[in-house]
Amino acid sequence: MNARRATIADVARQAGVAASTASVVFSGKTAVSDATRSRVLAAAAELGYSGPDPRAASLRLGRSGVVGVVIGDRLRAAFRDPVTTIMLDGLAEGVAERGSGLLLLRDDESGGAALPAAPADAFVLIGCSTRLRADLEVLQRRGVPVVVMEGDAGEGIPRIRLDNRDAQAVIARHVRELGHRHVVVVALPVGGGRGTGWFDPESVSQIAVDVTRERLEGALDVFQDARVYAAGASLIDEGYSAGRAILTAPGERPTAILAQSDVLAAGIIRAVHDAGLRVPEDVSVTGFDGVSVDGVAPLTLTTMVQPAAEKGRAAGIAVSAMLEGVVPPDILLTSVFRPGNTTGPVSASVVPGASSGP
Amino acid sequence: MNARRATIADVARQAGVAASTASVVFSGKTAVSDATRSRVLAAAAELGYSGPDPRAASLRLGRSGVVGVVIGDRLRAAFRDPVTTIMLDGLAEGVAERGSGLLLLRDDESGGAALPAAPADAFVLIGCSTRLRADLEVLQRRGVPVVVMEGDAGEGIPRIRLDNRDAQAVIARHVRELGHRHVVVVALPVGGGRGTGWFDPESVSQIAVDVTRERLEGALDVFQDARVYAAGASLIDEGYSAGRAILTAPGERPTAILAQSDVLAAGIIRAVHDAGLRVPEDVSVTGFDGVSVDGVAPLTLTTMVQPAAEKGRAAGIAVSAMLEGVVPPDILLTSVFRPGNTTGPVSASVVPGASSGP
DNA sequence: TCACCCTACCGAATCGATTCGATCCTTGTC
DNA sequence: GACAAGGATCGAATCGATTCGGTAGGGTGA
Repeated sequence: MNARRATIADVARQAGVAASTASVVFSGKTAVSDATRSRVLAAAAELGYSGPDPRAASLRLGRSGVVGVVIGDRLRAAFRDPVTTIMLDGLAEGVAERGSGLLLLRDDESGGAALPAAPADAFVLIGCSTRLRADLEVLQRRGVPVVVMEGDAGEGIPRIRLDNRDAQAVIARHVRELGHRHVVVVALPVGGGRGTGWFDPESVSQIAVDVTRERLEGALDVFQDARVYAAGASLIDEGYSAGRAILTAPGERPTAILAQSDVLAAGIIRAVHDAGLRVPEDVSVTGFDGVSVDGVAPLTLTTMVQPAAEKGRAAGIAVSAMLEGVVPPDILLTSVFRPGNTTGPVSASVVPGASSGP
Repeated sequence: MNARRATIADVARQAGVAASTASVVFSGKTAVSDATRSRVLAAAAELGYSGPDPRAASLRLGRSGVVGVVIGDRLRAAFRDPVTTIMLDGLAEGVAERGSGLLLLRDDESGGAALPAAPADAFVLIGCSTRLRADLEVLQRRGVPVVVMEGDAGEGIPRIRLDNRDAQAVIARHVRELGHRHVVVVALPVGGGRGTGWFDPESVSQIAVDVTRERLEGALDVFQDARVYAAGASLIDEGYSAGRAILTAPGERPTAILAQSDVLAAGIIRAVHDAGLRVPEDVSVTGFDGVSVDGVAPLTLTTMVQPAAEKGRAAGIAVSAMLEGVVPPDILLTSVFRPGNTTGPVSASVVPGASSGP
């Protein structure tokens, strides 16, 4: 319709005042006489002007009211992951206090907008891939607040963390107390180009993905000789294939499988059932996260409940604080053990050396 | 550290070139000699300059590479709703082609950033509350592309819609063919200040929430005398309370309950079980959406599968088109019937007049 | 009546980058 | 050797709003 949007200068001209005066009418930063105010508003209405252009305002003000959230490789995967969505939910709540919106960004090589090119006042990273490091340095030099959840982004970047190692050790001890000795850990992706499959526990310290490494360490603290199988992603299907691979592997069948996420556990349980075995009588299964996953019912998963929403909220509050110039401390959140009925005592019928397959 | 971020002017000065030349080095819009390029890049490195400020660039260019997504009252609820997350997922994919990010905005009274103040090039609305209308008018005047999913935002705003009415009629007919005559519809929120509870089917046409109204119309097309119970939200717990209320209500117990979402259906099924009844022998239950919900297994919900991801992708493509100046047509997506085992023929044992409750 | 103060408003500078027409210099050709 | 062509670089204007120092004018108190 209009060739050009009306600007505040147009409004000011129409109202017969200076642009600065018109600006003040909208921002309310200074007193304006009622007469002038109504004249400006009338002019604005007439020209179809409706508040300042956010782009221009953000250039001048130096802030845009946007907090960037960097999510793993693909948003797809993140949205599918219940823990992430709950966390996002908390984060939205945390930043909402400042009236900020959330800008979803993906951390992929393929040149999706690079971090420093995103019009955000602050960033929250979920995990922290190494290819972000360069961008982070830039942001830090610019003085842009950044906090990282579940990852180490380097010196000076506040972290929101979970007691992954301790929590995994808690649930492992629960399993140990039930008498289990032969356990397999199904780990989240280990990164570093290593794909799906059996993983050498000796290499644990080389895992770059903090969550995976820490939980694995916790499990190994309790079961030094546990075997480890790395999944390709936190998906039910990945848990299912891991479960099949574990149950059909030669050698002694484990009496318990510790999954690093509830979603993986759900897949594993299905694999156990498909192999003609029972949970928990033949195989005990534990999860991690404490989210509801389809495919577990009517069983209740024995798991560690992590405060996902709390985590998001904490991150939101942390960036808010940083925007106010306050340096927030690192935050460590703790998980709570939730007993279910997917774990039970070792059955007497388990004969060492027996192997079961389809 | 630095009191002030380096600007392109600083870099240009350091390199001994004009700002315009330095700009071109970064944007690559014009040819630059290798010597100059490397001089500029060296200067940039030295000063810690890392690409143009997105805010300034977006002012000058008139676009920010951001698409705003307006989600219902609370992000919380939206994230919990699997349909929304899947849709968001598709939307992310749709806009990613342009390299745009997604800015999550909430549509709440409480003065979270108003739409026109958000630095986005285009907007996707999910549903369309009446209080958005004013903002929309502003955006349209500004020539900002807007598309709406599942809602009517007025003249000239492309819509991405679902065949809600037909789809609900399809599943209702399925139930009818199984012999059911006494059915209750559990509806999504009806809005307009009317809360949870029995809803007068006469008032259907007054329901402002399109999804709710259309699906309800579809059900009433088949079951003219169905009773309607409005839920407070698409949550398992809401479905559960609705189920309890329905089963304990005086009068004839329904032989089938048609829920307007899978999540509600899951809650209803639990309520049926808790009342000591069986699904589908005593009560048939249907859903809508075709997403996986916890608490249904080992049953498989009879439902209509809607192409949620497709819906999001279509919206993304539509805004992209509008940004290119093309006016996209309205898009109508269709749902597919998926039979499960939560519906079955009316049991002979159901005696008219019998009521069951705890 | 005069000095003073406060309110309301104005002008100009600024935020940082981009773009386009103009200029300068190099190279090629006759 | 002179002129044309073309590539590289520069200057200045522009995007739209905000802010701050300054000023005019009206009101108050002595």
